[in-house]
Amino acid sequence: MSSAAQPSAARKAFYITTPIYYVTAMPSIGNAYTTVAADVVARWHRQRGEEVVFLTGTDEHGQKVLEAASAHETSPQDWTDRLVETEWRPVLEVVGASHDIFIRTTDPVHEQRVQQFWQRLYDAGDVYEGTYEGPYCIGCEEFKLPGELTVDDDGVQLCPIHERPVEHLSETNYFFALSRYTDRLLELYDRNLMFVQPDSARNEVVAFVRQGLQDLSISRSSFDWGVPVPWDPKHVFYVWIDALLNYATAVGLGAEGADAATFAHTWPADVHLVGKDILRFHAVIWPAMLMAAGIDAPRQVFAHGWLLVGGQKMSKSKVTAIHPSEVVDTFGSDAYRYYFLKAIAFGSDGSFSWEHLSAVYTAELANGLGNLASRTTSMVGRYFDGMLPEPGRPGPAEDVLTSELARTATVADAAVDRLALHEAIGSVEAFVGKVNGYLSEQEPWQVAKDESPQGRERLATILYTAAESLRAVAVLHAPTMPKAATTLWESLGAGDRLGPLAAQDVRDAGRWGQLPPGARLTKTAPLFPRLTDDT
RNA sequence: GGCGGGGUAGCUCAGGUGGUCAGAGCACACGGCUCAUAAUCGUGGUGUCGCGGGUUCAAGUCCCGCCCCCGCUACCA
Repeated sequence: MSSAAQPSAARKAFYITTPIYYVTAMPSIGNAYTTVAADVVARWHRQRGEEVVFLTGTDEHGQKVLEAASAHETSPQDWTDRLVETEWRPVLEVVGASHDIFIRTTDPVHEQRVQQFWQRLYDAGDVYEGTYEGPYCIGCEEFKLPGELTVDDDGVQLCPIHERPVEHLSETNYFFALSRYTDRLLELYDRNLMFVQPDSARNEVVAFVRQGLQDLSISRSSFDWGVPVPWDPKHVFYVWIDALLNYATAVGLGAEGADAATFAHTWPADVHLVGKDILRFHAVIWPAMLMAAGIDAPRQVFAHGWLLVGGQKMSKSKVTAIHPSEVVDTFGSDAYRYYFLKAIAFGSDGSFSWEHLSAVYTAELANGLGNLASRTTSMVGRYFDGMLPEPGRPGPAEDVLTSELARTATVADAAVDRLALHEAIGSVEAFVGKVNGYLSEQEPWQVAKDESPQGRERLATILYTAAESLRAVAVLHAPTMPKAATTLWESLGAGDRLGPLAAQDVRDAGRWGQLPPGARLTKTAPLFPRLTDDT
């Protein structure tokens, strides 16, 4: 996707990220949900003429990846290479992501910059050697989390897998002095109320930090699949400590020359979109790391909800995991994007079901937008040979629609700033409904029977109004449904007259009268074909 | 256990500071229309607002108690 306007060199780019996805398994609709949300926001900002940097990628280190590779009798590098190339990159295409950067944490540049970053904190005294103590299962050969242990009748703590008592072991590790940043983090949350959003997420984070922070163990020596600790190569960095840095290393943190300028132009990130399960890493540990290094914190960490299937959180380990292709193969990538972002309040958990998806698709896309485009282009074709007529003087019904459009565009743009994507998309959908209602009330097919000049002018006005409304809908829906919006744009003849859809300013979309009379409208195949009975 | 969120029409959910707040969308029913993807438009909701008390002239909306669901309560990512 090209950006609409030349960015000014002085203005910082709008920088948005998805989490980098952990490559233990295949992508699910949950991962792609985050990706798609970030993509819509990125496209929206591009259509404001802003320079945008949209990052996604994969997180490839750590014990779980090592285990997954071992389970498939291969090396972790081979495992991640294969999964990234066959699954994680392709799924971006599947859902239509327009990312600018795809980072892999096994990228040598990233690894080198991670080492440099931590060496700096080590030299500055924010990292020290200490011992990590915790319950350890001999059978698993790993430390367990206190919360995952089970307790037998005698009160003895057991490994949930081996059902045998755990031992308390200690391991020499390097620690990040996270506790030093407790107060500064609280100040950050206090100073920037929007740093963690939505409020429910913010409250959790603040409550967590208020109880005081412990230092964080940042290295592991029991396995070697990770970034080596530069001052002690027997250790590798704890995977999160390496992974979080991707957001900065990918845009030039620690670089010299041109890349350093890129960093200055891009950082801080405007928003990190995350699932709420990884909120703490992003809202606590990550800003603390940056504080230690004297780097600005990101501007916002936004936690969206989980997709629930049958009332349960969708899980990779359960059968509830659904691959994005399963949805896209039937409904298409545009419908995928529209459904998840319109039908679920962004920030809340959302229930996914095939029935709901199908209902939304049929009602809002096929019967709503698709049919509106169909009836409009059809009538322009039938009554004006496909040439958009010059409208006459607008009447009350047209005035209502005109102001409704202006309001819709304003509301949508403001909603995107709040990441209320469901509101933004919903407002456009509501406008589509108004236009359908307008056509039904104005009955152009009746007006067409009046062949007097007044009748023809009235008919021209009605159909112009519908087409011009669709022009705006195409612009406002372009970030959400780039393919369908482009098809619509071209079928309105707008491309010839107004230029590429991606270059249309969303903030100007509500201004009436942009589609010029004389534009050639063509009726195309249904934007959203009616589904046959399967699914 | 503590903290936070939630339990509202068949389904998914809105309902700051108490008084058209008993709603929206979907689904369903009936009617209109026929330009359109058998699409569209209009009309229709008698729901113990989780349960039990209380405050008030008035409570999904405040207070007390209880039941149920979910999240967080630190180093799997």
